[in-house]
Amino acid sequence: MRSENGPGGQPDEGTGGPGSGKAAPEPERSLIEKVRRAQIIEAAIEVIAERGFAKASMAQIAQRAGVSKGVISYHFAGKNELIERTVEQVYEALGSFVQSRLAGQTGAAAWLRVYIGSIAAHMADHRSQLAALGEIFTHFRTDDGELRYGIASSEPLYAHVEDVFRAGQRSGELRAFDARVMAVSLQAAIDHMFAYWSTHPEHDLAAHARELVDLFWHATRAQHPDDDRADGGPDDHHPALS
Amino acid sequence: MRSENGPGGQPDEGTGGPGSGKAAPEPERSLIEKVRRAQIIEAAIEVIAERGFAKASMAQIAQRAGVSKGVISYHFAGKNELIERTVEQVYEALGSFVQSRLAGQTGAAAWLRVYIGSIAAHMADHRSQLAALGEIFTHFRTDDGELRYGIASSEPLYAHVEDVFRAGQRSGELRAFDARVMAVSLQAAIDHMFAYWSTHPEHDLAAHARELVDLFWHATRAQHPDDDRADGGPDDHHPALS
DNA sequence: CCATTTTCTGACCGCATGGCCAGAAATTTA
DNA sequence: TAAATTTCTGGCCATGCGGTCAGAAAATGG
Repeated sequence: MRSENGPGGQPDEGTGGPGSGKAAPEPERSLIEKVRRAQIIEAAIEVIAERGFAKASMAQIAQRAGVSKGVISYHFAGKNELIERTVEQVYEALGSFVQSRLAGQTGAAAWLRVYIGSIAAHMADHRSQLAALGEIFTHFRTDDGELRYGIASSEPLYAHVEDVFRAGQRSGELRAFDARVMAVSLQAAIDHMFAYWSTHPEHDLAAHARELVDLFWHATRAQHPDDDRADGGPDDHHPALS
Repeated sequence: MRSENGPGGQPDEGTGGPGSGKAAPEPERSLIEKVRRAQIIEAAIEVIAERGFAKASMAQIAQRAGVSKGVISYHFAGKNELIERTVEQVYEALGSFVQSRLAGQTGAAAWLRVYIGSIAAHMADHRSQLAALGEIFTHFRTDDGELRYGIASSEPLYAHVEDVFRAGQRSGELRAFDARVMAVSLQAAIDHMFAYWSTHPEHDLAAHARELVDLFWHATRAQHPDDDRADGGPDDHHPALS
């Protein structure tokens, strides 16, 4: 089934989530190969972000990249591989950034503040990547019709956030609540923060992120009737947005 | 530009949100007309929910409805009108249900409980409608490429929820926070509750909804250090989900 | 400098889409 | 019943899609 000429990609990469494979064999690539792949992925991000997934055809992406359509087929096994490599690249960049910011932080309060803040900070500098990711997650489907990156592929993320909440509950820092629902709702609030920002570019993303920290801190912290400002609450102001 | 035979619809309906038009002139329709339109809309909901917006072609919808493709073109001005009528129908059913449940409720605590609970209850009984709405909101675009029902069309909803929060703040029932961010986050949490439920059908939707009430009650209520269980908090249990 | 390999082009293929329409069928009206 | 109108069918069209291909162009290397 593979193209007979051209390097293509590794077509059968499996079913894991976006960053699921550190087991990628990474075949050697010539210089041109690496440059072209990066160039095409960048073009794909721009076109998807600007025109939406459905309108982001191979022809559009090729035109944006300044090459002919066949080049994409030459350097990638097909559109599916192009999209998957694009997701991997964006997702890994975000993940490693957040992880580096999170390193060394202890306690649920600090974790909340740094987690939300660093995601917002990184995405504020990568708007196209953000928009493209959103389009891909909601539109890209496998051959059998299921969303390629659906809720199911967020499972590792949910599980991790859930663990953080559970640890906070065990330590007494957080109240009793359903950690899975809280994790899903936190991701939801972050997602929609970006969606709202995308259509209201003048909206203050950093301030929104701080409000979100505040929201989830109030929602999760254990009750300390008196010292509600002495227990390391992550934030302390309520600026009026917009 | 209009079809020369057949009733079609009213093509130039404007740009308002889903339920924006109570000014719909509702032209007289024959019995067959009404039956066919309902039948086709129902088929559209099923196909979109099951196969996704992109795969929901006129041919697919016609086949599901048990009629030939041309019938849709005869009764609707085009695919766009079919989708818009579908959204209106689903959205208005939900809206009137929630509004009836909300009537007579006073206080932010009761409002939160009834608002979240009634949306969840109604949607639990209309899974296909819910899935179809989600697909349409994220995929359906106007001719110029913009999402037909984007964040912008949720503005009236956001504004209303915002008002409820502001009233609660003025009455002293709720703490100081950014009402817009809270409104966006509440809608986000509700949206994702359904998304999560869609891919985890065994998930307990009602319990999730109760957790959400709890979450936003803790996030928004004013601090009453001692009587945090005596001030009419909407919910009082933390069942472990899943 | 020429042979070999890598890279690229632009035309082409089969397919699915939304919309269109001539005419058939069914229903209503006179 | 006969004419008029409404409703329906199924095939057709132009368009755009992802993917393929023969051969041109460029890079490589002996």
